[in-house]
Amino acid sequence: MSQPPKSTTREPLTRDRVAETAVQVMDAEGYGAVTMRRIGRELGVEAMSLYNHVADKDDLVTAMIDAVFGDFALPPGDVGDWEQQIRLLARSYRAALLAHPDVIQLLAENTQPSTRMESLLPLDTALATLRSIGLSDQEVVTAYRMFGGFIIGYVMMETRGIMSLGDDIDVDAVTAVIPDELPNLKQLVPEICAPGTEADFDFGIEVMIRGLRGRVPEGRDVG
Amino acid sequence: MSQPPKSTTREPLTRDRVAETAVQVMDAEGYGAVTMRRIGRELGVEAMSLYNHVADKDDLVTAMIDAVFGDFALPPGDVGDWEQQIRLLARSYRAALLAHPDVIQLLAENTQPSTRMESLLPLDTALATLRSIGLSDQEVVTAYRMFGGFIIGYVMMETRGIMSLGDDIDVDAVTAVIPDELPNLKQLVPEICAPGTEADFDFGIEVMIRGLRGRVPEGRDVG
DNA sequence: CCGGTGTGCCTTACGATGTAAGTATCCGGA
DNA sequence: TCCGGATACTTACATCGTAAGGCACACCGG
Repeated sequence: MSQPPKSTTREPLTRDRVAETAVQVMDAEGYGAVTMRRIGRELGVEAMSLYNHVADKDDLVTAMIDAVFGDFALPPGDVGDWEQQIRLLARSYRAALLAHPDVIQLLAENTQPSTRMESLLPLDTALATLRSIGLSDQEVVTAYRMFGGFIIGYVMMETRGIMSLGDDIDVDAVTAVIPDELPNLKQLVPEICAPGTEADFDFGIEVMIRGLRGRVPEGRDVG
Repeated sequence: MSQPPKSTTREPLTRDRVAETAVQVMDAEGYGAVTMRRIGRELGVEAMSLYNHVADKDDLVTAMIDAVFGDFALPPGDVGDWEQQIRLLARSYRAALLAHPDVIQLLAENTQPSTRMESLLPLDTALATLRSIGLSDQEVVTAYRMFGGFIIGYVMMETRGIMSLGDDIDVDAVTAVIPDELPNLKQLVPEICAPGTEADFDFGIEVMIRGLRGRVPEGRDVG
């Protein structure tokens, strides 16, 4: 920006550029294609050069998670009441995860959570919204776990073939392979295999909002 | 049982035995320790011998998932009403996942879902219970996704360090590393890092049951 | 101008991994 | 007795993450 790089030298590597490239490769060919050599090649650089910007592969994964949550589309803070804010936050969260289907794998594999501002901002915003309802600290966390758990698990089912077996799945073939001893599952295969819908997701969020709504005035204990 | 193996020959390999051994190694040392050579060594066999019983590593993962859900403690079918059945099923599901913390990683990585009877029985039971309420097929699946998503996501947060950063974490150290721009998160670190509780989990389940309860007599549309 | 200094990239190399291919061994039925 | 099919073993290879060390160029005080 302030100082354009010399025209002959290539754009310098940065941690962010490495992470973004890795995310692109993951989105295009799956997390299995994300190797140090591959990311290096994508950047016109040898694999070992990446280690000047990430400590090791686990750190790369952390950086990738940061990159994904970095472009989390945070809804504007001034829209409607807390219910509407939760709705928008939840949808943004799901959208961010769906935009990079394999990010769930990163979250499952990565041990050291991020501490970067941008990456944690959505979490902080969610906590702020929940606090604005008037819940106790303990209740805020309980509610966060409820919403957060649902969202991450819903998307996981959505993207990992537990439901939504892709777009072009032969439902009859799946049905045929289900043992006869499981009649309920066998009969519901068409619905179960159908991709997740906004309405399905919203129904869950709505149920949870209702659960919180009932809790606000009365102030009963959590357990 | 009916035919004890010849005393001199070792117990024969089977897919189940391979999978169970792999799960044991995973529970003891994490999924990262689950390699073909390691599982072979554990069974007194070379790595390549495993390929007589599993197609490849992805198939091993599938078998491991089967093994985990195989000892799912299905609650007896005759206890109480549907609400109580859902409660028990949900707790069993969480317990099964918590008993093998890294199984989430398997689910996140594995592409081809299982079709084995024992492994799918809990799912079929859950669907049967939801049907018994009187929901439509579509609503049954919506409800299943809600509960299933919540459970799997809750346990994922529980086991993957997003909350519950282990037992011996220094809360002050974590707090110190959170940027000041995230006051809500910073203040709630103690609660967020605390391990998930039965009560927290049950609260979510209870909210969802209530959401379903309100739905039963009225029969409004899902969207 | 000049030589030191450090940062960023490259080269080489190693052990571990998943697994393809071929071989040996055992066991039950003809 | 012989044979065919499982089952296990051996060998080998491409690929992975990454440790160790070298090189080149930008920068800076003299």
